[in-house]
Amino acid sequence: MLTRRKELRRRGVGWPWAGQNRVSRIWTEGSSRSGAELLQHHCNSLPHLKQIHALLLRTHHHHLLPIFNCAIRVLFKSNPLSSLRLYLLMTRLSVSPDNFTYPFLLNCSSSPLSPLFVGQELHSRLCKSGFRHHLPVANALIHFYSKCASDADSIPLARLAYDEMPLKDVVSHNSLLGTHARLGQRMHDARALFSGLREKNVITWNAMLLGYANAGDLASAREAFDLMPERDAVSWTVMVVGYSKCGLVDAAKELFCRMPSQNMVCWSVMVNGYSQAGRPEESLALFREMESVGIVPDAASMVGVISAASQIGRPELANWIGDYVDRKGIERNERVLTTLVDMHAKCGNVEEAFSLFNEMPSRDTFAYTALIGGLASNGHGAKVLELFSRMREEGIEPDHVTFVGVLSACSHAGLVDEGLEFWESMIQDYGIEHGADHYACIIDMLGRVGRLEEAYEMVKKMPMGPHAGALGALLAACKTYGNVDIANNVASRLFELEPGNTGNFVLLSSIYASREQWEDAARVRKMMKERGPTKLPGSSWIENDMQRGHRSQKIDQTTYIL
DNA sequence: GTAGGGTTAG
Repeated sequence: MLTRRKELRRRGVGWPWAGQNRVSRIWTEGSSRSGAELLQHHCNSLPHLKQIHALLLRTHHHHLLPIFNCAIRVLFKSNPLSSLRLYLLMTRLSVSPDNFTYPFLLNCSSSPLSPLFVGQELHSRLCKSGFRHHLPVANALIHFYSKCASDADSIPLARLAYDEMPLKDVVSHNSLLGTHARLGQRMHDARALFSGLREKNVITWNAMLLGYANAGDLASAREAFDLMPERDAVSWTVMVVGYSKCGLVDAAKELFCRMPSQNMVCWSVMVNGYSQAGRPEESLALFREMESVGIVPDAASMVGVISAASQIGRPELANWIGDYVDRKGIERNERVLTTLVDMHAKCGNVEEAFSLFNEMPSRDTFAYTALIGGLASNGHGAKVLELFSRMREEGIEPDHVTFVGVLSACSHAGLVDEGLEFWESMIQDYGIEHGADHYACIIDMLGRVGRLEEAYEMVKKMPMGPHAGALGALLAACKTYGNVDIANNVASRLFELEPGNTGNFVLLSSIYASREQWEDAARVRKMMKERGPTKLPGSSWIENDMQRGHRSQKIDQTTYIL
């Protein structure tokens, strides 16, 4: 028995699935349509291309150039290199590219997968072809040099391609400005070009915004943003991201609130921005706002939320967030899992942190460091050392942050010998320089066990100069061990560094008092009162504690659902 | 056919 397809063929229907798919429907409906037109406007995927090719062969419309053009365009979406291979085939078959072929080929050559010389070769061929001054071809050439030349060369080469054009359009201007924008370089030249343009569109303005933002010149970016005649989603996003990257999270928030419609990237930027600025309450408040308008955060925004929760340190909040990630099916990618590990460990739920850590498909430096740091802050010194060995067995390299965790674990657990070994080893075995945080840990460690002289020697050796954290730790140790001499020296440097921190004055004064040096104690208190007007709010321990209490009350209000 | 943005971890 004949299959349906064979039967249709026998009856002369021709294309066996005629009328059943988009391409053949178009073909049968539009009798006047040329094959090239069909390929150009109705072919967007490889199956389409195959169907059309077969149609053209059957109906003897098999001019090769339109088929190649279409194939190069379609294949470009899946793999730019296969488009370039097709170009080689064309040249072998002596089919010359036309003004439709070159823009696509140049686009393929702009891919990072394509070696630079391919585009350069195309450039020389198109110069001989006579299509050099077709606008889309010339514009694509600017784009190619903008993307593919080295950072140092891309602006001059793109500019050369631009200057050689006898006629330019807004796409040409935007392509060149886009080069400045991507690099955030030579914005003076970009501005001169921009000012001279008669034709500008929203993309032209956005290129200026991005260029200024990438150059770190938010004031100029904002000026342009306020001046531009119309803004689209890109304009708002560039500004919100720009402010946030520069740490100006309040300015970012102001624009974010004014955006006509907030996209997920901007939500994510804001949630993460507050978290990174050490303002977890505001990060969580935004998360609540997302929730209340029915937006489920994506993985990137969730990372900000989780990291905010880890700063707050409340176990019930951490558990709620952990459940939320499960309940909403948020992608548990490497970063989400790492941040969850960090959160649970910092909030004291070590079992959960371990269980998530072990659940990870692979554990990198970040994951190990998260768990090590979290365990260290909970005083699990022995577990940290175990974990560090496991990390080395797995061949994962520690970095400077890992060592902050390891040293602080040694400090909290009183593992002085181990701590000093790590201190030496980080330079000798891992080539990691001692940073201010490492010094602070080791000085704290020595101070806690009463090795004040050694700790003081360390302070003097700090290449980055005195550091409030390290000096503060040593001053606290001086109080524990009643060492007035070192306390005197440390405090005088600490007063210079933190003139407004009255806690340091109180500490020194109480050291004198414990040694019954009442006059000195009174002198320090007097000094503190004299400097009173400059003191920062919340600078005593009690005030700090009260502030913390007040803050957590605020959290309770804003995040009571948690 | 050719031009623009993008977030996330320790």
